[in-house]
Amino acid sequence: MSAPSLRARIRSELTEEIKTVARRRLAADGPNLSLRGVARDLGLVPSALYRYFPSRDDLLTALIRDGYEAIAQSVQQAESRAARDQPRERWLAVCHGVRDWALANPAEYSLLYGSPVPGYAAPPDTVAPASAVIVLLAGIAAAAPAAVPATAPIPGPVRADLRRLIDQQGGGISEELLERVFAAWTHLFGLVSFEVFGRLDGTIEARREYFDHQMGLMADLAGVPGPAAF
Amino acid sequence: MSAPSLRARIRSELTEEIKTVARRRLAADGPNLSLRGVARDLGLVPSALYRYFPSRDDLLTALIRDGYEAIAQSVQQAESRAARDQPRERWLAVCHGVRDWALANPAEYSLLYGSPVPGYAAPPDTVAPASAVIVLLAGIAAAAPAAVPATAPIPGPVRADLRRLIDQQGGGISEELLERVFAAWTHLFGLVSFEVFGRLDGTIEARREYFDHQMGLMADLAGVPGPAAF
DNA sequence: TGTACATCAGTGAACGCGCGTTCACTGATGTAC
DNA sequence: TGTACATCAGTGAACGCGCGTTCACTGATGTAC
Repeated sequence: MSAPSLRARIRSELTEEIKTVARRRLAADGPNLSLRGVARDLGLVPSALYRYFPSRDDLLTALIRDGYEAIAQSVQQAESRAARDQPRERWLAVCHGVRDWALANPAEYSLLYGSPVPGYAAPPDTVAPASAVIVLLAGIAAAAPAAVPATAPIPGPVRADLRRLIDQQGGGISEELLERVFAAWTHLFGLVSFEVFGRLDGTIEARREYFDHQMGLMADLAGVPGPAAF
Repeated sequence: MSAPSLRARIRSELTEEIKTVARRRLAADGPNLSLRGVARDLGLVPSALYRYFPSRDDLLTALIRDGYEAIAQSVQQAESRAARDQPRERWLAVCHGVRDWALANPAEYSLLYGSPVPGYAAPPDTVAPASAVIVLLAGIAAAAPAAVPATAPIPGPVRADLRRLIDQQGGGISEELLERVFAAWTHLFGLVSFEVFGRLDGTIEARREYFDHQMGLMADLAGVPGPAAF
């Protein structure tokens, strides 16, 4: 029950600082994080870091965990600023929340959503938080009254997968709607990745407007009511 | 006019073999290609490779160039097997062509469409062939008679970007339609990347059916006529 | 309150590794007369 | 057809670098009596 000791406080502060510096290094040098580089930036001897992280991979894991938390927080904050009774506004807030965070933290975004890092295998529990955005989008879509525009029926095996996911989450959303939410989710991260990885260079330059419009299209597809409709 | 000398033939054969081995290494070790590793696999001394490629980056560039060519060829081949008068079949053939190639060559796919490789900057002319798929999809959509389902008007700056691209290609396609083609393109590569990078693990397991269905949805969106429609 | 001991942070040197690239060389293949 | 020279492929050694991780150590902070 006593206050944390001086040592404990310094320790947790330095742990944070190590991660901060590591993020900077990631931004400068790409995904191949160098422990020695981090130590250099901190004015420490490389072996000192082993007091804080048992290995390079553990540091990477911590960064990934933090990253998922940061993006989820950024998105939730953006969504909470939108008017409660405006589902389309909330939807677009979520999408822009992802994009804004990615553009502000491209290196971390790459770490989370880019191609896997060579020698590194992410522990399974770092993958779960990735679903935060889907859950948010699904919630918005499910709360909205509009009907999903109909298309071809969902193939049986896909329907089964969707059913399973719905049951896991305990949500009362239809397979049809969840499929659209998945489509929006793919589109959202696909487009953000294209932009962050430079795949859009030389084509669409009005990035923000384009993104906004595309996410609006996805909102239509998921039956989220708003200014535009089929 | 003389036949290529023995030396020249061996040279070009070994050049190909170096690339083949490099591709294998890429698949085994990830995107950080090691020249020494390639040399080892070939039973050569590392410096010998410098007779064939002036540096590691040049070898990488050659692989990227080959990759774009290979994927374009795979896609064109798939498309050419579809019935000429069945636009939706052709559309889906293109999409599956991309996916099939990516699943068969995940390491190369990562090299082309994953996050950028740390110390390596792709020469600008390796980026152009990336548009082959877009051009194919646009051609199919433009040839199809059906109208694009209407949504919100395209924002001005985006329209200008699209106009510029249309003029560059000399095609007679509308901005509205090209925008849908871009949406399909994003969706296509977004979904393939998700699958290749393992982002779908634990969610959708009926991968092929799901992909097919999603690409059908995109076909609807781009007004490509077929069994399903809004 | 003061002392004795345990805990812990950071040091400095070292291990063993792999890397891209250079350079002078040998020996074989190709070319010109 | 044969000889002399130029071209080129591959060798082997070396340079200089950065890396993750280990280990015995010093000195400061914390804890128990």
